[in-house]
Amino acid sequence: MSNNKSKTIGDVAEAAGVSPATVSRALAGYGRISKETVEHVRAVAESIGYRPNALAVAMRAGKTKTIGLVIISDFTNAFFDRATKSIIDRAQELGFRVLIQHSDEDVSVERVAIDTMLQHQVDGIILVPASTTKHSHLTSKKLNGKPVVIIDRKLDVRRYTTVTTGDEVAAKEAVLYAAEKGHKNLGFLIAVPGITGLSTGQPEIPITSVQERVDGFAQGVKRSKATSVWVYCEDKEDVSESAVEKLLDSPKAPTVIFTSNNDMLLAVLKVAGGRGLTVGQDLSVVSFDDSPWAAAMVPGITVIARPVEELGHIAVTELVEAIEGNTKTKEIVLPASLIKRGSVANLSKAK
Amino acid sequence: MSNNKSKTIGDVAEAAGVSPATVSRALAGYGRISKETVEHVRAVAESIGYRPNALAVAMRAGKTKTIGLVIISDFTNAFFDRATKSIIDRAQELGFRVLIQHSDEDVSVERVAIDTMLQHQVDGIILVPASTTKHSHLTSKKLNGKPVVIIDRKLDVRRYTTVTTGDEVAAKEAVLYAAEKGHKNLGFLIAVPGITGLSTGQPEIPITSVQERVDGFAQGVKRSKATSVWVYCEDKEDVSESAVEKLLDSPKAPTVIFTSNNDMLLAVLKVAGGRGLTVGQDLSVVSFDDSPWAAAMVPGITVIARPVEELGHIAVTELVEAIEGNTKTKEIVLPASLIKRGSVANLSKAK
DNA sequence: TTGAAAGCGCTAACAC
DNA sequence: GTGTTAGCGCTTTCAA
Repeated sequence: MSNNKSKTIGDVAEAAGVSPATVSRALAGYGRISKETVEHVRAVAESIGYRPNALAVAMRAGKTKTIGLVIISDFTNAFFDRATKSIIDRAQELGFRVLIQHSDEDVSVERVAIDTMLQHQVDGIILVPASTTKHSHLTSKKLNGKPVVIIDRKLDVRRYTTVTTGDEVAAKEAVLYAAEKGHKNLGFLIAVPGITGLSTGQPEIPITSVQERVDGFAQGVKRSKATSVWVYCEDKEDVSESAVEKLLDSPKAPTVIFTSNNDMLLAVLKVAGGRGLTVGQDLSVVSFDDSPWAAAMVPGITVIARPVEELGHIAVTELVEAIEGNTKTKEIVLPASLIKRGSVANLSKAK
Repeated sequence: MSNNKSKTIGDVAEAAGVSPATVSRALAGYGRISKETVEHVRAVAESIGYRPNALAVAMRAGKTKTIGLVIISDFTNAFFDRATKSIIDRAQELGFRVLIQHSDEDVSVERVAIDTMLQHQVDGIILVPASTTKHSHLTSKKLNGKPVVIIDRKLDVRRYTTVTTGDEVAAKEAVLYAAEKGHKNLGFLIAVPGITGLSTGQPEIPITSVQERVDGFAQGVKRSKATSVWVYCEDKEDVSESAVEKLLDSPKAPTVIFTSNNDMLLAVLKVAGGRGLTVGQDLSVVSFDDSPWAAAMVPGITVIARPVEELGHIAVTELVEAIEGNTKTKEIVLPASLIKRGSVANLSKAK
């Protein structure tokens, strides 16, 4: 029972004894209108519980003050949950809402996700692209002229504003750090979106951030003259665990494993634990992306930390500028940094 | 350059040489309309890149196929990220989108969050309420008759459909389990929303789930005849860490610490690590809520796992039923269960 | 200072 | 089988 329908501006007008136009003016506070009318209308609106219909406002205005976020993974991921949060926070500061869709690393899902956002008339889009090369759905025309900001990965064209992190140098630095500590056999566990199972030969890598990590690792290996074992695998619990087994069972078993993300790190931890290997002693590990638990573990996990919050913040700022008419595109690269904790054993004879 | 504006049904009509109504019928596939017309219109729509304006559709229809999710915390939290994900997934299955707002455990923020959702014409709301008692903004009238489903916690009235977990019995079970393993001094670390700093006396607890955990722990203590130390604290890194210090430094230092959530668990891990205490040997720990990292650690953390995905799934299902007219409210309680891993040492003499 | 009316894009009742 | 028209709630000319 009780009043079931939402109040419209017409209801307020009627209750206040004025016209809808006057109500609109009073509430928005523009145009020539007397102080008393404004106060009266506002009081009436308040008392009957009027709430503007955002749909109608947006339709009339032709903009929704909403940005769409198309992200590849869910909040389960230690990187994307922080990114999502920082994007929401910054958007709110600038008066925007955020619509979220997950693409699951699949370009066709990405396509429909973007389509959905556009149907909902978002003013602009922040995208973690599923593919470096497939971006035919990102033309200005297909986007109805709505701006996009690409984050985390680059495309093979320099047409969009892009915010990424410098993973290549950081990956190299991490390898060199381990080499300095006396590690001569290095293992690499790389999660590659889109592949099934695992492989030791390098597969097609559809996204630049992973490619950068691989390149950086490789540079580090080259420079350090260590031997290395590489396993590329699907980001799935059972697959990544057998990938770790493979790494550990290889002829030149690595003393340190570098993982390309937190899921892979978890796999290493689990398998190492299962084999009775103590991290930071029997087996060392370095992972991309920091997280509260990686810091709290004993020993703490040495990680390559990326400035996720800053990345999200900048992405929103740039997008909103573009929404407001700025057409210059930028390529922004934020530095990643090695956080040394206790998960890399010191193997050097030199005490 | 290029075509900047989104196409309307009018554009399609013009290009196809028919009326807007015909286009609408052709696209929606209803009413009397010839096959050729349908095909022709669809082809034209496709070719000019027509995309329906979801705003206009929603306005016309009076419903948005959107549900609002007002959650207290962000995705950083191991419980709420999984809940959010499962809600999004289930909503999608049922043809609904999800709008997310965070209330930060603050009723006044919750109020405006709900207001925003209603302005955006959500069809219903899933709410993790910030307070057990303050729900004057949840009357059917204030909600324009839109249904709500409450999750994770209960209110002090039985007016809404509620989906919670049976934390009390699970908490008790956990304590008894530790007691069986020979623990005689038990520590409890409880995060309480809304308080600042920490206290050893029980403060006002604004939410039922935490109260249930406290009650369950207390019952376990009573039954086991062990001594216990309790610290209630703010959910903040530095505060929770000093809470752990306090626990560890208390006269009857606990051999096991029970934590009310993952943040508290992290604090225990960190402080224990700092003191050189090995979890599962020198110090035992049991926490509420499971997570991938709690499982992967060595030793694995014994946790009270709640069926988060199921909870989210059910919440959406119930809400959608309510949206579709079902007015019966239910109180659903899902069982939580103890997952025994290696973080509780066996202190019994009996080998 | 205020009101009437048009129109944002869409659908559905009603004509033809 | 298809077109005309009205109207969802709002803002904003244009008139008064």
